[in-house]
Amino acid sequence: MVKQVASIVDVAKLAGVSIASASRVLSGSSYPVSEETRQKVLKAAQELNYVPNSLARSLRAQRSNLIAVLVGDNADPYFAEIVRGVEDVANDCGYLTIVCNSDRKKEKELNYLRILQDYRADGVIFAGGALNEPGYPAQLEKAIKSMLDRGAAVVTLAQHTLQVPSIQADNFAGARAMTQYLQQLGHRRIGFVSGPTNVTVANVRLQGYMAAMVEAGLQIDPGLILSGNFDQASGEMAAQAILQIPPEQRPTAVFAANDETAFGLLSGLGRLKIRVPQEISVCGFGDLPMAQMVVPALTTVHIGLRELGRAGARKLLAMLHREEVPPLEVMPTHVVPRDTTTSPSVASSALKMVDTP
Amino acid sequence: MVKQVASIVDVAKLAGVSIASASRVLSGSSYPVSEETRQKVLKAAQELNYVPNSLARSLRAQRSNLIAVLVGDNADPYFAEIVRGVEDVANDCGYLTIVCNSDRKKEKELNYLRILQDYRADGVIFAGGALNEPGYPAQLEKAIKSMLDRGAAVVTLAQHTLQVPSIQADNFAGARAMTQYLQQLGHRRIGFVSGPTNVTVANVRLQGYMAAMVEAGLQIDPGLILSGNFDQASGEMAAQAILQIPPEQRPTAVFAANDETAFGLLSGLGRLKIRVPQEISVCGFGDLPMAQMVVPALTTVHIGLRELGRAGARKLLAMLHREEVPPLEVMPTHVVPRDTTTSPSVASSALKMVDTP
DNA sequence: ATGAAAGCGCTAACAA
DNA sequence: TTGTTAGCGCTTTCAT
Repeated sequence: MVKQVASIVDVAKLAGVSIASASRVLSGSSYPVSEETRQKVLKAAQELNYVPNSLARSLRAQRSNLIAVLVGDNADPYFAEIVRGVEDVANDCGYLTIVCNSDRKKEKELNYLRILQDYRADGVIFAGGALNEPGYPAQLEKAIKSMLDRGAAVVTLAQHTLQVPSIQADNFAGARAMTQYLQQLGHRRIGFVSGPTNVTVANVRLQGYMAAMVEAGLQIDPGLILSGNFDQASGEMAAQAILQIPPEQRPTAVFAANDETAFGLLSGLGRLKIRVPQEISVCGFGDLPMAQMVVPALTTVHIGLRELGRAGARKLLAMLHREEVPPLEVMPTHVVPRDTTTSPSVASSALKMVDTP
Repeated sequence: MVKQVASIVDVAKLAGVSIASASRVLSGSSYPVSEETRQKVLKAAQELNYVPNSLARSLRAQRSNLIAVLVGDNADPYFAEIVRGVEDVANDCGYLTIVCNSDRKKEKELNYLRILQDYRADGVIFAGGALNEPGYPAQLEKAIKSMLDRGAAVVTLAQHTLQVPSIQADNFAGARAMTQYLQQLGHRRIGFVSGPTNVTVANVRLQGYMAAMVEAGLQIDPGLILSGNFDQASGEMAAQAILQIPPEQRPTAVFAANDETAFGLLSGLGRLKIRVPQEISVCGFGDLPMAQMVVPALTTVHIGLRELGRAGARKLLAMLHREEVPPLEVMPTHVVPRDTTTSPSVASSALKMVDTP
């Protein structure tokens, strides 16, 4: 049996006051109300178990207090952390968080944007980068334009085709710093397992690696740049590929463009009986929670993913409050040395001596 | 500059028809409308870039097409998978998914429930079990009652104090099967690292383990039941504890109440230079995605978490459609043998022979 | 087949 | 300080 919920009219009636007075009390308006009236209203509301109808309030106020976070897949730990950060801030500020999985498919993303427009979502956070499908930038631009026209706010947490305020991890500096860390450990032949070529952050990380190599006066060996796909499988394949390289040309360290690839590298090398870090050092990028759980614990570049989500949400809310926000903010990243990296082994060092006498 | 969005009134005006006709076309009503009128409306809507206002529609329809999934922490891979499953089904059926992190705090959970009531959420899915705080059952019961009164649907995905339809993984059978699997491998001294005592599923898993031990005619050695907390740290501590046990009484296999604890066990044992599975077998419960990524890959009990989320959402939607649903459904679980388990080593076997001549 | 109008629950402008 | 009322955008009787 469905019982009707009490509305503000019922409360006003029971309290013996006007609807307006009831509203003024119940909505927390600053409009003056006599203490007596206030008490009567509160008592009636309590008695009727009154709950305000946010739908009606939103319709009236032209703002929904709903924000959305658009991710490739919320079960991917990278996005999971961001979503958590967003939700934290949203919850604190009285917003509800809608999670939207696009699977990096244009259709799903655009469909969600349409629905969010229908619901008058106050803001949208793009956690991932731009998609690489034909017609994407233009269609997205159009969808976003109508949201902005409506007064909604949009923020991205990665490089994007969208010209909206953004906050991003410093992928370039992070990759460069990690490469330098490996160099300081004594590595010269440093491999890199790239990410998908159509994902911008993957390319930026590759650039950081290359910059550090060039700066250290080391030649970039195309044979040491393996193509990956940001997933574990591509890490395993990279491990196989490394085994194919003649021992004297083999890298003494491999830097994966993200943690998942590094995990694949770890399991692939383990299967091939190549010990990490004794025979080869491995590192990743991202510092997912499980990076410290695997054995040996993964050396990686730390991104404060949860903090990125929080900062993104804060930025969005600031925009909703019509505050000025910088168009681009960069979050620092840093190397976290753990157990998968060490100085190159004696054998390798000996070889290295031969290489660079 | 904020531009106003076209409403149905604008569309009707431009099309030169009544609001009612416009609504009938735009809302996909089955009410008959002449083809000519239909085209005029469609054209006008197109021209004005009309998007329906779901808030208004929901207010009118008394249903929001919003569902919520209540989790401890969406960044916990266990919950992340469930949320993904829920979102999949919700999205397919035209619902939006709100993610609510409770951190297993009564206050946060109840607060969310209140807000969800405000928004007239059509349904709520409790992904985790009941919380263990004073007054929780009664307060929750009250909050849920008013949701149900309103016609909302509620489903739980774990054992709960709430008397609402539920769908759950078969934790007992899974734990029993895993224990039997270890026994078949030849293990006799099987340890168990428990979960938090106030979490029901943790206890159920322990029961499954104990049942299998008893059924196999093996005595339950309280010294082999280590207390854990469902987190990695407790797994590491359990590893320490195991080392304290005199070698001849030490378990040849350890079954952790969940995967995270098993990961902790793995890293703890690794640090103590105890090889897995050669010296000790380890297994977990849950089959998180990373269970197959760690080296060696974790033997564990598989729960279709994403499928659990999907099934939960389907059940919720069925209830919203006023269909009859079974009060309790059980999802099968099964053992996934991987690389952390093997037959007890010769040394241990020899000892075992001494134990049971 | 079409249109006028009531009303979902709320807030704010205006009147008293 | 309080009350009356218009209207947010939509759907759905109820007339026509």
